[in-house]
Amino acid sequence: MDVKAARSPAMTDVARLAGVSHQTVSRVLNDHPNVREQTRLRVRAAIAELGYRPNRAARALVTGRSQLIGIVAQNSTLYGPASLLAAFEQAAAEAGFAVSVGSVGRLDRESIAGAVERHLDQRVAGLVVIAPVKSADDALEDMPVGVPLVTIDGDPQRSHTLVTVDQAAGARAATEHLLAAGHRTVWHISGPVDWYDAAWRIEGWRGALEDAGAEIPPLVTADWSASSGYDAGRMLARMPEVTAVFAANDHQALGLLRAFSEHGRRVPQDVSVVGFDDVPEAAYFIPPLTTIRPDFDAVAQAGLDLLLAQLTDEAAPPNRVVIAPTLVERASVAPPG
Amino acid sequence: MDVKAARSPAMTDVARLAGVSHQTVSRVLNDHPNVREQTRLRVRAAIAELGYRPNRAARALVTGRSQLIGIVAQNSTLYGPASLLAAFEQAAAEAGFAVSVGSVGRLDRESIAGAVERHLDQRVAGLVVIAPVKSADDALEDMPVGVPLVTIDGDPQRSHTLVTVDQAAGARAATEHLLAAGHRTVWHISGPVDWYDAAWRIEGWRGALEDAGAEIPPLVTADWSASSGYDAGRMLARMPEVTAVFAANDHQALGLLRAFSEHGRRVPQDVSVVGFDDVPEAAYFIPPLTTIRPDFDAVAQAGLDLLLAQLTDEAAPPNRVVIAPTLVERASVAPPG
DNA sequence: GGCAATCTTGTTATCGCTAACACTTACCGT
DNA sequence: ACGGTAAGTGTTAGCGATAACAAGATTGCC
Repeated sequence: MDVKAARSPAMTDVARLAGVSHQTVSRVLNDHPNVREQTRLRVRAAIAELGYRPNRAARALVTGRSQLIGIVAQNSTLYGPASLLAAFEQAAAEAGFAVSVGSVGRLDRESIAGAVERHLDQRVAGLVVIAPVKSADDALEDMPVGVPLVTIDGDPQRSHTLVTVDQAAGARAATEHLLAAGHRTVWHISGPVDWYDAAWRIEGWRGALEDAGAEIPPLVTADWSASSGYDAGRMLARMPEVTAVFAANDHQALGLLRAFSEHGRRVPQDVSVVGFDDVPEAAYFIPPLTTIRPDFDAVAQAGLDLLLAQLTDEAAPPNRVVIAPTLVERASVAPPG
Repeated sequence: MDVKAARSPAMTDVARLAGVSHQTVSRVLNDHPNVREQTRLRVRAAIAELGYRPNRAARALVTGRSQLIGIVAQNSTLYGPASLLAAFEQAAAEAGFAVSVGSVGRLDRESIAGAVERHLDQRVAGLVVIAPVKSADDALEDMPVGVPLVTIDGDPQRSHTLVTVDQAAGARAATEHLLAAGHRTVWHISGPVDWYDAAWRIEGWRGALEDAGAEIPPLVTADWSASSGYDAGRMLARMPEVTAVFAANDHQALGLLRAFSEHGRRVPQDVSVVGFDDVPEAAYFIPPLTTIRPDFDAVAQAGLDLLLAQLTDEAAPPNRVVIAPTLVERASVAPPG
């Protein structure tokens, strides 16, 4: 109907309609205290009537800051990282922030640096980096970011604000659960050791074994995939002394179950398995998988809160939050033999 | 070192250093033809020396357009949607676009409309909506978007530019594969019927059955989860006449396998199963799952290309691209009996 | 060699908003 | 009644880029 719907209304249009200056409109928009209630209502009405929406670019230009949060993450369909990303988007959206995602193919220095710079280009208000390997942390270390930064699953040694899942505690819980079922020791299939996640899970596993005075079997390293879990499983399946295995994630555990099944080793009668992540499918593995569930939503929320705190209060100190995972018992663990 | 690293350099700073006007700098940045080579080099050098990076907000303000592409998708850890999203981010980043993700909790009209509006607020240059249900399409239909729009897995009846996986062809391939193995008919566990994906897979399945003159068993509907696949499986497992099942996705198929396993029905000896999606774990199910693989990267690339075409050429006609999936044979299909 | 056409560059206005300041009115205490 | 403070509003000046136009430099052609 409107012939000249060409340009969307600007603040001055609202101002004219409401009979005030554009600055007053701006004040209403930004909830400034010193506006008479009546004026406020008039402006609000005009905004509604015109369907006015502030131009973020203009605001960003003048304030030098946007309502955009950048996330840097590895481009991956692995459940853990993908969930984290989804949870973060959700949390940020609820807080009224738009989210710009920069996925990187690899987590090396240049990729991370590039993704961060692309975000900086866009004048993001803050940055979340899922940085589970050293190279990612390194890239951030000597980079003048200039905006609030939160890393997820990074290295606690670093200076930046950080949220992590307590990987070691989760691994410890998994290991102790297997020990408590009566197993003499627990084997571990780890993730790539340059991942902090993997390193801490190893540490937790080893710590639990040491505390229990159990023998520490050689570490079996793999990547995070089902395929690598399967390969590891084929080896383990041939060793009768292996009665309990803690896999660094559920994908691996799936591969493991398949390998055991092929070799006629029954889970949990012959060998017990615990995973990590609690993928939605874990309850439908054969058998249902006992696993460790990190609370990705909590991680994301904590990360966002920390970021927002830095946004509001420049002087907010670097901070860290550790989220404890929980053990989910299903049917893949039983006493040995 | 730099005491006043406070403000990042602007175009005028570059201009001053290069001894030209800021407009010339702008021309260099935008690859305008009429700039002397020597000047161009001088400006480039100044840019490099200062580490200058253009302010996107300022550009967006004056041009009314950003280098930002918005994606609207359901917040989900399901493999299909998540892969699509990841693939799209990847493709867009490679094309030099930033990606703003607006995940929505549900795919109803308001959620979609809200997410679209939030993106519009930010002056995205274009919009990609993963709109696999009618309500999503509806929301877009009567919404003056005003920017190029591409829908993924939407309804071909609609007027907007569209990229889809050829769900029906995939379903047909799955069904025919089972028929070719000698099964008299094929049962189907579908996704929620309000999803186009689900509807077309049903159509493909039914079409293949009709063409083969096979009896059409009642449709078993489920959601996309392993859990619902398991529930459906428990029912099917009790029916000896069921020898072949096509599940609408691999998650369901996993639940199905578990149910069959519990009831002592061996796959593939007693019953054959085909899934859809080819999740990375499918090869490690028990048994390895024969499934249909949609090429998510191709979908994302096509979507982006279509969007870019609209961006460059206002008059580009609405277009559609259909990506054909392929059958991946593994070990979950065998002749009956 | 002279004039038009073209290339190269600079000047000015403008996008839509917020910050800073100025101004008016109302209310306070003495 | 009067200066002083605070509340409410308007005016002006940018933020950092592009667009439109203007103007000087160079080229081409007869």
